[in-house]
Amino acid sequence: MFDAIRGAILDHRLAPGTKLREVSLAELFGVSRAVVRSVLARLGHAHLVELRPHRGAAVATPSLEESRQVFEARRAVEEALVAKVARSAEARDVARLREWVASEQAAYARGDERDGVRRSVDFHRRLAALAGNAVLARYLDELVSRTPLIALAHRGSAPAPCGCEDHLALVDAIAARDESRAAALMRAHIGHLEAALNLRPRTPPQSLAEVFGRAPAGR
Amino acid sequence: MFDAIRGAILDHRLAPGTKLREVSLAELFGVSRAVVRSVLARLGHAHLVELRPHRGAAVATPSLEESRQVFEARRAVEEALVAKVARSAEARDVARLREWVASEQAAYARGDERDGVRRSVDFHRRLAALAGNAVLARYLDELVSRTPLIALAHRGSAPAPCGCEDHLALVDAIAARDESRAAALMRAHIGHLEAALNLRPRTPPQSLAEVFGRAPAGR
DNA sequence: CCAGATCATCTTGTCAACAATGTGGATATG
DNA sequence: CATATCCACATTGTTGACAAGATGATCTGG
Repeated sequence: MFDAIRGAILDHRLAPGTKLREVSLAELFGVSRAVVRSVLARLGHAHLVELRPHRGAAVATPSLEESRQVFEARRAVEEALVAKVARSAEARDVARLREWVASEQAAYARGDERDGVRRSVDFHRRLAALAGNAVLARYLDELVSRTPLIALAHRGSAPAPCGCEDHLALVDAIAARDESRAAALMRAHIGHLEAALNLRPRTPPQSLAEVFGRAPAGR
Repeated sequence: MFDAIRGAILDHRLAPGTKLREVSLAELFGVSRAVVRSVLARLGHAHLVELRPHRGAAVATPSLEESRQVFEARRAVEEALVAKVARSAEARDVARLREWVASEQAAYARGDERDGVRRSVDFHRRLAALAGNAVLARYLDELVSRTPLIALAHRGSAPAPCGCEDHLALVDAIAARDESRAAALMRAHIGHLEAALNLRPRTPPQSLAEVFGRAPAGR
């Protein structure tokens, strides 16, 4: 059930802000409200739903500031992870990573963008797994899980797929055991992701005059 | 109630491995089992208690590998945090940090080690708060919360207080806006913490022969 | 005397009902 | 006519009891 709701949010089948009423979910999944409550608590802790006391649960709508902080956290975590992988990865691991990037490219090449994006995200997870640090890997998992929600809430126009070229370059740096280059590439890659999401304020101090297209004195 | 149990674990009043039975806690705090269950779930997510299905909750006993991963994660997170603080901190913030370190030193000087350790930990939290990234700050909070448990489970001999000199040097680097020096100092500082905990395997493949002081053929 | 299986007991997981709180609409009033 | 208040409804938070699973002792057989 947790995975079902999580998947629905990640696949953009549940829009941000959608209220998640306990009774509806309970009868929908054929379970009691208690377990629904438990699942919602877990989703809340993963920041996929927002829980406000006495006011129910809703699919999270990450603010711009929050989104930027998530990307900044990704930079910190993934730089450390990729550096460690570059330090310790074996040839077989590198080969598997390369295969995976190829499968990404294949997915995009045949036009299956959904599968491509999923594989691109999984690339980051696999990289994290190779680092052999469960703590950082879990943080990364949480952060990448929040990313689709951010994309939906603040995307400009493009669907923003993970650039495969970046991934390929990363694998090359890892294969060359070039720790610092790998970290720099990762930093750049996450910068690309963030830029592709058009994460600038959508007109942040969005004045009312601008919205209604008239001067404040007008009336 | 969450804070009560959390505090008890952090203050070493609840030893690792202690079983936390739901009914006991329920009648102890005068609440229902449902809320106990919710609290335990939260503690489990914070990795302060270990939750095994149908087998109850117990105060977590972090393994050596896990402990090392926590410190590695702290390096990644805190380096990023301190670098950002060095980039953006204002003079007033730096002054307050300096005051805080002074209060640490005062606590140690008057022999109040418990208060000193608490203030030392809080130094890291305050630093995190100054960085202005709620995501990373929360990760840091989780990581430092796990540290006392690690200390209790694997400490060598010393109680391992946070070295105030390290903190002072960090503040100096921040004041000088020297991002890379601050990061390096932080890395070193966490290294000191880890070393002080004597986190090497306590004799990890601890052979039985070693334990009983006789050769395996002996009998 | 020891090993394995059985059963009582305890603990956790789940459920349905009760109480408390927030929400929206209808009503009264300046 | 706009605003503030009150009330009914809906939703969440909490409680107690029931069912499923695990733990440990007892009992039987070798």
